Amino acid sequence: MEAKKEEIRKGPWKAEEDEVLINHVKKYGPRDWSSIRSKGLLQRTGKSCRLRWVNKLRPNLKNGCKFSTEEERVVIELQAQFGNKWAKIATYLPGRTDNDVKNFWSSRQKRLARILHSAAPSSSKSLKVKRDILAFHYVPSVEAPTFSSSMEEESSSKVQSCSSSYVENPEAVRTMPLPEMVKPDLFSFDINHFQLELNPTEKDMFIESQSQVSFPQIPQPQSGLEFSPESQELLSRLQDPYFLDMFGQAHAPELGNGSQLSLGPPFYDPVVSCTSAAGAAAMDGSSNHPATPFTFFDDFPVDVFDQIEKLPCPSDW
DNA sequence: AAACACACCAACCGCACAAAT
DNA sequence: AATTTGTGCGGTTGGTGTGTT
Repeated sequence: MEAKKEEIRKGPWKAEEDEVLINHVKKYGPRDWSSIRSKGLLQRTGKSCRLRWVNKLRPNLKNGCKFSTEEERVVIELQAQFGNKWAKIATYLPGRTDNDVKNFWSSRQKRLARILHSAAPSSSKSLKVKRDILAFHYVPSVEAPTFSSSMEEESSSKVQSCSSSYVENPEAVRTMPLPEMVKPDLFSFDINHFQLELNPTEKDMFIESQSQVSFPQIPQPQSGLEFSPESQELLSRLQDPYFLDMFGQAHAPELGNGSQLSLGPPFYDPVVSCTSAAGAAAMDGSSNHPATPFTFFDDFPVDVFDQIEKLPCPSDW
């Protein structure tokens, strides 16, 4: 038995192995994965065969194709709705696998975490990061939806039924019903709402810069060129007076114990909590954490960070 | 040019669940 | 009813390419 175990092949797949696997599926359909090994066709576990088929060999996969803006939007929306149910989310995105979605989300989370880490008040480069955070604003260079007519239809009828409205009608994605909490209302902001531990000098510099040069403005959204719902939510959070407390121990006596910061709706609302990343995590039983500087950015949409634009350097102010 | 950091992706692992025995 | 087997899912890891310093 030990000897047989050693025969199991792992690692990258060879073209010949793919060919064998494809032939097997042609003959028997995408099932009986274990028989592939038992028949001696491949030295791979059934599990490995299935994974290879599902993630790489299945027809109509969008391999090597970056997530479009619309796809990102759908993932963000559905992750908020379903939590880390990647397989379920993937059914809304023909050509994408659960692994694709998972990887996309993971990369996004890492990026946000890194940005957040850099933004820690104690960081020596915090001024720059603070400015980056403060400076994020709308840039009308949103990637056009890349749904194309050649985008093959998913072979799975399940996917067909669930996703057709998103795939065949990108507008349907754009107009997906949004969570109640998304009430974009912020397209201007006030430095006094950002107490990111700017010292007086930094703050003065900032205020001065605002008066002297045009600080990146957040214009009114134009039709067809809008922040994602998550971005809009973020923007609305930035007007929340409690937002700034995330970044320091600024007082908010009405919150009581400062160690258990609350963000106010929609963050703590038990009903809507399941529509946020934190809520999703709570659904999974992985956490039920209060919002902290290390969780706050979890919900940040991808386009916010993609669209951060640096402020001019102080010498240009 | 080299070193490093980061992003992306493929694949594995462990667990859960359902069907088969 | 208990056990085994097959399948699916989510989390994680390691490799590779690319950008930055």
